[in-house]
Amino acid sequence: MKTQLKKGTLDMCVLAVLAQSDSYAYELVSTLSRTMEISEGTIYPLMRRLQNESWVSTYLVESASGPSRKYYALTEAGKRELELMRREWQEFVSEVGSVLSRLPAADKSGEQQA
Amino acid sequence: MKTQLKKGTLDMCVLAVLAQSDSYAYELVSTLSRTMEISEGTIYPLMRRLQNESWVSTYLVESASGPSRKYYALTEAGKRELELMRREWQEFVSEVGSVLSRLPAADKSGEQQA
DNA sequence: CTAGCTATCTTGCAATGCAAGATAGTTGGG
DNA sequence: CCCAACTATCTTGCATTGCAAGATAGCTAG
Repeated sequence: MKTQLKKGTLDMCVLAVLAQSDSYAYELVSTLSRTMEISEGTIYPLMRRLQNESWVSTYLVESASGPSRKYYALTEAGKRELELMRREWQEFVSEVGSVLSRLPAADKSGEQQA
Repeated sequence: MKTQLKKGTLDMCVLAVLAQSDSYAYELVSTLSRTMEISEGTIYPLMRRLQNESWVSTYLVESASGPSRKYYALTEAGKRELELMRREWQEFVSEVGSVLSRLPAADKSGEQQA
């Protein structure tokens, strides 16, 4: 349903989680799932993109409970990008909010502006 | 740049503008352009979608300064949808905010999880 | 008649989220 | 031993949507 809303924000969300601590794709999904919906089919292509942009680096860690985990770590460029995305996101939310705020529509008697 | 962020919000923005007063596509673009970026290639397919969903109805009005304008008016279903979208948007913004807010990375002392 | 503004619409492309499924290692039950 | 279930990776193909570019058309001014 809200699929479209997520477009462009998931990168930022993943970077934000990685800003706290390194993680691997499978764990990222379960971490983010505590707050928002995200599925595995989404995360792997996404992580590849982040890596292509050099916003994350990777290293393998063996696991005793399954296959090796590919950990992702935020790079310096990734930190800068995260801050940029945050700014853009807040700006965008504010823009949308300002469009929405003109919808009170409750009462048009005292309206100003076109 | 922020193209992806707009996905799914433009419908809502258009409905919000129409909640104030009827308008036509060309005018909607210029109205919304005061606040956010949107282009004509976006608006026409979008308006068709809104119409297919029966969230707007249309009527033609001749213009002395060019071709006839196709005005769009919010339907009752459209008003309900707008409120729904608003709720979902606010919920989503809050979710993203809560993921972002954990990025201070300040302190991991109280962490649990595997 | 050409240029430019209003106004409509279409085509084709890029980006991205996701369902579905393939592949593997590990563990526990029958 | 074998099978199910959980961890963990990744790929394929599809749907949605925003946008650049361009086509069409009415009107006005030079």
